[in-house]
Amino acid sequence: MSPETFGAPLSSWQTGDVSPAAAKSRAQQRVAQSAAIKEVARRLIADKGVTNLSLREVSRELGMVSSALYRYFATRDELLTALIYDAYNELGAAVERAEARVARGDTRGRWRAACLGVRRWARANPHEYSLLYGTPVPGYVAPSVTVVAATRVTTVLARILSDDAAQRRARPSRAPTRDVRDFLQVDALAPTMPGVEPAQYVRALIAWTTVFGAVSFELFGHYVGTVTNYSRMFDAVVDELADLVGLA
Amino acid sequence: MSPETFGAPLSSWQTGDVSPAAAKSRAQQRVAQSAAIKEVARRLIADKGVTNLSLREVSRELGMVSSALYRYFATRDELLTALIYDAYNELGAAVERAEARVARGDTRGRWRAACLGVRRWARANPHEYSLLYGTPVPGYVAPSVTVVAATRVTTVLARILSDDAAQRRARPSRAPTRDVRDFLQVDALAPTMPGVEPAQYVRALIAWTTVFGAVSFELFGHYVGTVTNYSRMFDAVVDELADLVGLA
DNA sequence: ATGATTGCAAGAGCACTGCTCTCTATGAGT
DNA sequence: ACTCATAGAGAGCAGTGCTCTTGCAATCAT
Repeated sequence: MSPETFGAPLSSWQTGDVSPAAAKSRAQQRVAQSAAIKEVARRLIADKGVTNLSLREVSRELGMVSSALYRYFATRDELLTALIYDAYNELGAAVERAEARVARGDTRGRWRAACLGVRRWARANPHEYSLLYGTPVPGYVAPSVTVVAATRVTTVLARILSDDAAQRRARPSRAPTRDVRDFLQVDALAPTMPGVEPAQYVRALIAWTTVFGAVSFELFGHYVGTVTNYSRMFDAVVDELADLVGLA
Repeated sequence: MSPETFGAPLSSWQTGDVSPAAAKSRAQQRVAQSAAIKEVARRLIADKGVTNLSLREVSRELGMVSSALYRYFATRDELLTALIYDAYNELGAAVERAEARVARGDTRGRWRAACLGVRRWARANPHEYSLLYGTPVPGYVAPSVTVVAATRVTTVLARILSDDAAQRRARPSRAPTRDVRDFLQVDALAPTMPGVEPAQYVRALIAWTTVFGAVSFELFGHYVGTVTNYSRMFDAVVDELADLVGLA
């Protein structure tokens, strides 16, 4: 029961209340309740990890009974999918913001900022990062909607490479030893980084993979005994990767 | 009940039986039962993933009651830890075997074989790979015993770099721009790859990270829409990494 | 050989989970 | 004002990890 039960009811503009008890249209209530559920679930995941997320606990915190939750999310996986979608967008937004702060001409600085943005977000939200880049939930096939949300980070990285290529017109690239068309979706990749030669795609792929690989290794404890200062180590890796892809 | 219940009992050397029903000492029975439990658990994980592993199902398959299982593994996590330990050793052994098949002088071939060994094992045992390199179970701190098992693969990779460095005595390495002593456990690393200059460690780290990063990305679905032929892509990546670390 | 001790498994039970079903108020649309 | 869809309540099912007690059987010491 909310406090409004006693005395004169307050309307939402007075209380700043966003709870579904405030007067709202049915549709508004529904999205508000959905958001409240996701918010609580998010916090619980942040606290105790995905595997320990229980719908019953979420419902308890919201003061409702567990069965009522199924009006909003048909299954636990559906709730998780919604959270994954949100998390991808949050990570993407964080990286975009970090990268946007650097002068356009400084492609290496932008690369550094974007990579650091990934790591920063991951360290701030380790369990949500795991949700995205850890073991996928069994039987889970990413709905296409989450797939496009997932591309926000790679889009940023691709644009940096593209801008860098545009800056210095003639790139003295090594001769391609393999035709990447044999194993990469060149038609899909090319539009995202115009100006970058397909011969460079493998290195770009390595850079992308290494950024997330390093963050995962750090978070999942695989660097224990090897690395003493993760921040400096990551900086060094990111710089070396910038060299690899040939950033200015 | 095993077949030996009827007719003349056969001893284990005749049947090749490893079931605890065969006549054995108490200690032998215990390890046999432990092994049986792990074997069933392994199969169930391979089938349905870690999160769907249930101790009760394991006990059911073994024809015993669930509480009996706790004589062997005090908790679910303890069973998982045992499985993780075994998996690390299996992966390590597989990589060692693959790498050993290549002539010692062919360091690039050995590198390729080792990396392919990782990917091959991961694809053959995706759920166990996830157990090792996916999201760690929450609250799980790797017991030191699993840590050393985990180093088997990196030991192989380090030795390849070391042997390569020994072959061509004077390496024309670029000047180190950073002192890796600031962020790497150089004292622990150096003995594992004698002859390799610390300035090369960052690249070695990238190579190691990328190999597992690429395998994880492939298995966890992050390359969907980007890569069309995973085997060829992995080959290209491995080759590029060999270039990066300067293999012959 | 006999008696004490120890180890293994069974069974019942607790607190929890995801999820389904039926039922009842209450708000929305006619 | 009367329908009617909807959000939530409540009970319940099948499953989970784990604990505790009880009985039996193999081992050990005498």
